[in-house]
Amino acid sequence: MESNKKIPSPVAKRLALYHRCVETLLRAGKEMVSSKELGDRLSIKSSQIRKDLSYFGGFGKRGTGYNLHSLKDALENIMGINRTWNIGVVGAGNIGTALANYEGLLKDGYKVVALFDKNEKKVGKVVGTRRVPIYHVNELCEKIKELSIEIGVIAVPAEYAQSVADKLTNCAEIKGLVNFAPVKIYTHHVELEDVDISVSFKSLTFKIWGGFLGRK
Amino acid sequence: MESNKKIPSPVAKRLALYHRCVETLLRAGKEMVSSKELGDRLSIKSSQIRKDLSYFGGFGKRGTGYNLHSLKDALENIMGINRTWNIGVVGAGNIGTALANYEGLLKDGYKVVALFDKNEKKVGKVVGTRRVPIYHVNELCEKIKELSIEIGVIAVPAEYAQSVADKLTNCAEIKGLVNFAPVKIYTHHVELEDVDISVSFKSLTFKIWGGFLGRK
DNA sequence: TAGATTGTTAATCGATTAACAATC
DNA sequence: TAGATTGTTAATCGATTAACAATC
Repeated sequence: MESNKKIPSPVAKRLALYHRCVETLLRAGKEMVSSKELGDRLSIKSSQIRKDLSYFGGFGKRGTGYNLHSLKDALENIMGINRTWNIGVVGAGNIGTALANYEGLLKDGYKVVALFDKNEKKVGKVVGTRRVPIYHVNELCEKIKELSIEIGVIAVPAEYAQSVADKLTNCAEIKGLVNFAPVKIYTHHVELEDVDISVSFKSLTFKIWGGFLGRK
Repeated sequence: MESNKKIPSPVAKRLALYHRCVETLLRAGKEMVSSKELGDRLSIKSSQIRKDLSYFGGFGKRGTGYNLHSLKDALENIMGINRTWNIGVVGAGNIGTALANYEGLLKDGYKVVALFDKNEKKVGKVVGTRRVPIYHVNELCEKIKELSIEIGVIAVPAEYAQSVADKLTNCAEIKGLVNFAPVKIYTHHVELEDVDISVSFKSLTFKIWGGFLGRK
């Protein structure tokens, strides 16, 4: 256990991958896993997995590997997914409504409990089979408090994204933001994660294209 | 110009950020930009920007900076967005239909021209204002050829994602995949980019949570 | 015990940053 | 010319990997 050391930033994303793989192995009825097997499945070196886990404690047993149940628990404690997080999504467009319906998030305890929009025609409606209500952005802080929302999602066009971020971080309960708008967001006192779909497509065509005409 | 050197992998994503910022500055009526200003806007060191660009050529002018028009052109050549890419999305669920409607992609030349699904009730319908048709997955390779699709998107549940990836890469025209399913995908001969929404949420709560109960 | 696999140290690798000569 | 800013080299920083003693 070397939990006094600084944790490299790529570790956070890898922990989520480990957790997902552990769940798959548990569902397959397995009891134990070695860093070697986990690594083979995820195309990650076994020494990297052992090092990543060692930042948070010694979860394994020499000679036999990691118990899947206790590893799952440990990872959930580390990432804060041993609980429910209530989410408010600003922007009831394509992406916002897709998130409200998305099973993948709910399964991990991320629960979209409200959408917000400035379009009066959308306000008052509900979205999807989970019937998530759409509120007016004017009610943002009020509803965030009422519904115990701690995570805000920005799903509005780029030009409104920064002002939505400012409004969200103004509500005392908000602890983090996930930004889907294709623009750089500045925040204070609040964690931020970007999901940049168009950047992913551009990265892909960069790799396909070979970097430059005339290069390989 | 040091285009014979290996390009660090984080460069691809940063180029997309530079491009976006250059477009914003052009829209604001500017003519030139320095690496310093670009860096300040994106929270990236100016020396990093100069180094990133230098892999592909000398686009700047000492003393004055970079001409926005020619920098934009250069970046579009590098990333292959000086053209249209036709996209086929497998999975006409929440995420698939959101992508078919997403303006942000179309604006950069990524055009969703077909959705594919195995659900007979969805096949034959069209989606959104752009009226993107839904075809049966049985017709995958046929339509990919017919519609000049070069990029496949995986927007199906995790358990089907690998088999969809295999089917897509079996079609000769496919050059790259974007995977939205929360699972690791294995490919041959084809570029792959993951957009992992639930991993982003877990990274966020990891940061909020502080890494571990009892840690800070 | 013998075999397997962890946790951790030290070595390596790769990416970022600072510094500065070149030059507009 | 003097001032500004590039392109590039060399130094630094941080993350990954190999190696191995500890131990189940």
